[in-house]
Amino acid sequence: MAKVTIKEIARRAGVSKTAVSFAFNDPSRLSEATLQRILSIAEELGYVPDPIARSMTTKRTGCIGLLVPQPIPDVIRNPFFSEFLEGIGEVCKETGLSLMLVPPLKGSIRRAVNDAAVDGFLTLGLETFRGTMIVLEQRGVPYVMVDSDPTLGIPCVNIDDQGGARVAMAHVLHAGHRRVAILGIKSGKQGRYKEYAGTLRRRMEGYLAALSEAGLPMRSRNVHLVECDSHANGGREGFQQLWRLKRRPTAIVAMSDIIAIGAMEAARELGVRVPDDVSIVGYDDIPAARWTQPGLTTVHQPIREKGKLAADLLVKLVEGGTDSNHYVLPTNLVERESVRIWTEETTAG
Amino acid sequence: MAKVTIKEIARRAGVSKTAVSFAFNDPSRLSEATLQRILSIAEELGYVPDPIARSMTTKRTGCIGLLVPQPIPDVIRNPFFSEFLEGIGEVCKETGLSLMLVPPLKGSIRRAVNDAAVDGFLTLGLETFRGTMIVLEQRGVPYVMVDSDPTLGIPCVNIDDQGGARVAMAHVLHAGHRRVAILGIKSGKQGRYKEYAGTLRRRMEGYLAALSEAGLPMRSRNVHLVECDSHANGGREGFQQLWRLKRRPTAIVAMSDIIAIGAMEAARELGVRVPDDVSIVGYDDIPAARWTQPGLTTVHQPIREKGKLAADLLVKLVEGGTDSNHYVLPTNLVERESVRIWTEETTAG
DNA sequence: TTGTACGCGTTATCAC
DNA sequence: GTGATAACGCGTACAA
Repeated sequence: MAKVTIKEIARRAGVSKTAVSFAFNDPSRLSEATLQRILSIAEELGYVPDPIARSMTTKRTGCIGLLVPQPIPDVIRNPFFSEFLEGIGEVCKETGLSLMLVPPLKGSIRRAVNDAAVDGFLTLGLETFRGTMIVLEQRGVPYVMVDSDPTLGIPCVNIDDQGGARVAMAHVLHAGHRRVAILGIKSGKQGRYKEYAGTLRRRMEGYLAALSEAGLPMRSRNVHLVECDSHANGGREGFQQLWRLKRRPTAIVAMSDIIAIGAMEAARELGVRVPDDVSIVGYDDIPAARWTQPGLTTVHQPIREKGKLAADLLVKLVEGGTDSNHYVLPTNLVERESVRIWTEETTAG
Repeated sequence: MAKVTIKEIARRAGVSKTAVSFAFNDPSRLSEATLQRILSIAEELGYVPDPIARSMTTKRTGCIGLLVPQPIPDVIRNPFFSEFLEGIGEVCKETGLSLMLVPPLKGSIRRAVNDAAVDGFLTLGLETFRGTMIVLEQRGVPYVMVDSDPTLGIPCVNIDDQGGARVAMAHVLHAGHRRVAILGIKSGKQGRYKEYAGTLRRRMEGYLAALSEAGLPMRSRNVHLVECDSHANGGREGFQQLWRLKRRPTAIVAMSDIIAIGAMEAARELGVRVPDDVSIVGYDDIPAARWTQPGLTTVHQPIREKGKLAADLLVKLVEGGTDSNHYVLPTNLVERESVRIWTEETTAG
């Protein structure tokens, strides 16, 4: 069936397009007779206003965009992302907004941003955020950045990445571990952690601070850094790589729970017991951290709250408000059962 | 800064809007001099085409919608949904499409569908699919239904829900269990399972078929049905409710893994051992089913493939193709460690 | 109470 | 070959 437009209805009703529009958006401006005539014709023809044409004039799409740094399958494989979506979703529920997932368009964030018909953007963990900021500014819609390096004048929501990482590392060091491995998140920098930015940099700084306090230099044979993809299989591969080492770690500190969970999976497959043979600490405190056996000791961050706060902020901005504050949400260690005291005599190759 | 439009550039360059548009979309139709003049002015002003205005004429948004039956926070709490998104995401990655999550707009699916500026819809597990179909037809964009009752002429993607459910129930019955509980998914029907539709109905039919084969009528004191919300906490509550019963089940068959996982959590909290004290079977085979201890015996369904197939289908439809086939993907039982043989003598209060 | 004109980018059609 | 005109779709300020 050919698309039914406002024009067609106007023609049949013998009125102007305006009158038809009023029938739906401001009925009081029409006489009862005209109104009913228009409405019945529209009903009969099954008229549905074109959302795009409508957005043209209203300047509103009823949708906010979530700009992610990687293709959807890559980001969704980390349950962290689901929980973040849940927080945003609460705001959508309250406000009646939809949510668009906006991955780079054939590698180009610029094209993705320019093509997305949304009222504003949330950005999550963008590494190339400087270039992205220019693109977003040009695009002319408000945006809120989450898990990036805070930038003056731009509303940002972050967590205390460094503090959390420091506590996590300190926890295993206090437990006596002196051979530790860090399962990091793939950075594209091949382990050159001094070039890290954003969340990765801050977490790394936290680990290093705790290491330094314990007198363990990063450049020692007792400290390893392995970068993993942010999903369970990435963690599994990371663990396998670690277990091929001559000097295996007695404790593993992972930059995300899903990596830690993958590592635990690999450990089980290799007959390595957690925490008897190796201790593991995660980061994020996703729901699954409670389901594993042993329960995963990890750094809790308020993921849902982070998403909700960022979305609330964006909605305020979209509605014309202003807010360029930086928010830093707290983190804290959650002790479960994946870490065990390590004493010298138990240390064996 | 005021929005830079094509008109402003045309004015400054002393050409028509058409020329400016050609500069970006069909440069060969302009003389080199005109082209460069337009391009440099556009560059200088930081021009970005308005995606909405562009969609007006192209009739394309570069975005597909996923219509979900509940608010985003409710659906995302089931990891099943993430994996489904992963499958859709693969198609987005290949085709350069974005994905819009479209929940009911203040309870109205009609408004949500009419307001969403997308090239087509995927629907997931819609209960009120008859009314929704009319809305979608009127909306005039192609759509593919997933996990609904198959409807003639509409492309549908489903799994063998009934077969999977039957095998799951048969599995615990073969293991000797005679007091079983079903942890169902909240239906809005207060347990009147004969009124179920779609996925729920098919799974229920599968359970009933196996029960019937074993000579266990549903209307017996030995078979219980409890409806749960589709998240871990729903499963936890379901288990707690079951454990308040006088005649506790020796086996629990859950309609989704996340409910089963929540039940396992509740069991652990109550000191009930799985599978020694109670056996549990799930449905879906989400990644977390491998992480629990004991590993969850469950019905595997190809979630990602389902999402990918549905999205591939939709893309074909959006591009003008036709396909109103019905696809039914296979399911199979995955045995892990959450089910144990039950003999009469072990049966105690 | 109802009609006119405008905003926005693309493209079929037409003019030279 | 080069480039202008008009139409698409809706909502709304403004005019009548």
